[in-house]
Amino acid sequence: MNRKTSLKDIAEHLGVSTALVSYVINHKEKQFRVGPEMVKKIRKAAIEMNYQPNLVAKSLKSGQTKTIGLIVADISNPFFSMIARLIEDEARKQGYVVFFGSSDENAQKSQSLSSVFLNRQVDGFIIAPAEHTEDQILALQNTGKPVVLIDRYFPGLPADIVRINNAEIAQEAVSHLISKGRKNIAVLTYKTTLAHITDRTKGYQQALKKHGLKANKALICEASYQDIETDVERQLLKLFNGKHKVDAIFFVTNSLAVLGLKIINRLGIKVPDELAIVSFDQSDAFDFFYAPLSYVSQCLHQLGAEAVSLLVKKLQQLPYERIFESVIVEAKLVIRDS
Amino acid sequence: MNRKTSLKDIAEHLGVSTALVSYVINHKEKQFRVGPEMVKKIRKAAIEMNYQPNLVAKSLKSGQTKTIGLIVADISNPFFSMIARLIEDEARKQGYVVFFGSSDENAQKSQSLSSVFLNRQVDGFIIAPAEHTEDQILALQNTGKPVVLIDRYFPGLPADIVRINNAEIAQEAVSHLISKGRKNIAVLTYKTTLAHITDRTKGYQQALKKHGLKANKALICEASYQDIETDVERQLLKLFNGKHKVDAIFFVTNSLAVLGLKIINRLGIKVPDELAIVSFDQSDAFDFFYAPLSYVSQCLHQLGAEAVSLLVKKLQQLPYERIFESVIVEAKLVIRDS
DNA sequence: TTAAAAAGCTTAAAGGTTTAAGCAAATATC
DNA sequence: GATATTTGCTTAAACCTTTAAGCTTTTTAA
Repeated sequence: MNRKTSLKDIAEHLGVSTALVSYVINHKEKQFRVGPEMVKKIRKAAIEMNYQPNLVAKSLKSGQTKTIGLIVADISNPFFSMIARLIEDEARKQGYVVFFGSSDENAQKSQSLSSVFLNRQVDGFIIAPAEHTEDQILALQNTGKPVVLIDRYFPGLPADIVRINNAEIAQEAVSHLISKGRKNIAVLTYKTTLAHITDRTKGYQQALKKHGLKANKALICEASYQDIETDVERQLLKLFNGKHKVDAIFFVTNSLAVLGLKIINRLGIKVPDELAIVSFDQSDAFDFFYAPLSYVSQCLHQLGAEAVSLLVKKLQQLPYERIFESVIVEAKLVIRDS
Repeated sequence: MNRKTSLKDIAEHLGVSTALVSYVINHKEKQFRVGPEMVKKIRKAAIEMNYQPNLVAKSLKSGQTKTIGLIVADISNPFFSMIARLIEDEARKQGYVVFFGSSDENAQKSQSLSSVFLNRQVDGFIIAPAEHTEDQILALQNTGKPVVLIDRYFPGLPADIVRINNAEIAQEAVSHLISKGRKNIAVLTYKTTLAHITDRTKGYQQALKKHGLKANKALICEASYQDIETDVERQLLKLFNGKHKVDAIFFVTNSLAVLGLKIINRLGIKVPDELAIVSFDQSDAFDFFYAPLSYVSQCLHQLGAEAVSLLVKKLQQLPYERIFESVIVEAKLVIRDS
């Protein structure tokens, strides 16, 4: 109920200076030559008075808040909530605490989150950036605070990046479908300029090319983030009613696959007989789909841990010198029935 | 790259006192009689020098961090990540920012999170408490910081609580199964003392009693949080190999239902013909289960928003007087094929 | 014309912490 | 026994804000 006890309270209680108490609390009694019985007295009082350091004051003094700002598209999306969890754990191991924010794929919200976190003096950022936020990232970098991009990135923007090998694994996934004899392979992707997605689409195209298949524009289906549900439905209906008989689909994300499979289920299309499917990531949902789907497995654990490690490394190297690193985590193709 | 500009920088740049700058920045020029042309000068300089307030310093001075500590069992669990998202949004609307932490149903981790958040001077807490953390909650309350329990609660502990009507809705759910002619209804629940769960189990028992069915201990299956996967499997196998032919199961949570359904699928048990099922909450996964399941629908949006509202209300009423409120959000039973 | 009021600004302390610098007393050195 | 060193502590400033109190100068009121 009463005010928390401060260093000053302990100092007054013992009739000593706050400096002395601070030295002891921070285990610097050796360095600053505090007498052994004084150390004991202060330790005892600190425990008796239940002293807890005020990290806000500490932060103000040190200029370090031991805080990381994490911005993702949507924390309620399982992909990001899992990443968030792993980042939380890893960050706490390193003595950091995390502020979360969801940008909803919206550059303005993203900007607002950046400002809030900046004003709150976070030490660094981990960001899965939304579309058209290159300048925000650049502005953050220019504050001198380390920024690590996770999952997503901008090809033209030098930055610290932790991501998977999108194009390569997409190509591998589609090549798998081709090797199973599929000829009319569609891709369901986002209408976006974000490189992690366009790379996957490119991987799809490269696979077709490599195996001498013609890339048919009609087989590239794009859904916008905003109207994702209606878009996925419309695109798939168009696909199945088109003249080319589609015999495989590559979903570039988990969310697209879940939505897509619902439609496919409704239409009564048989998987994998009539339609082979490869998706990204695991989902509880896929376990109940009647056929075990093949999927691209990203090691989220590694992504999260690497992001924190890289950020902490940069924090320790401050002030920072515009030397950026990319960590590419290898994704794997898990082949099942489709 | 350079240090952020402070009030002092602006003051020195204009040759005025920091007080004056502070007044203008905080729109208190009327109250403190700052001359109109001075206001303009300061505004201009603030923009030119890109002044951003240091919220850490502000917090130290005001004793308020405009920060909420959220502790849940696991932020990667869709139930909690959805709640987290809603709390994030609502909190930001009210000018607060959220620290997240996952307790993993572990009292010690929960304690550690509380301390960290306390030291970081959060203004208040929203907690879905783990088992055996009554004393932690009490200790937090005794710091004078408002604590709102969400989803979970302790019957003997006076507290601010936002939760659903667990017992009633569970009773309704099981009554539904009975009304469909089911006689041997099992419940899959957690081995826990947490009231939100035991209430659901009690609701199950009350429903049986109300309709004159005998409560059979063998039909109450408990899984521990730690070994949840193996426990669910073992319990269900025991259930289906028992002498009583089970014709319905009530899953008290989403996670239990997902795990349970996998087993049921594997065993080839027909739902709803051989086995009727009612679960808690929606899940993408359920959409791919061949039969549309009936479920208890909690309005997470309301839970999250009410929790933040209640907390903010308490924050505005500080210092606080040990008058606690319970907000009971009505859950609904959504009846589908099972 | 003088006193009172208002306007426009500054000073300084406070919030809790860290830490360089300084000072006095005790101990070591020869 | 005088000097140098070590020991053990204090002082005070700094981090960035906010804000009560105070001080001039100008304006108003009589």
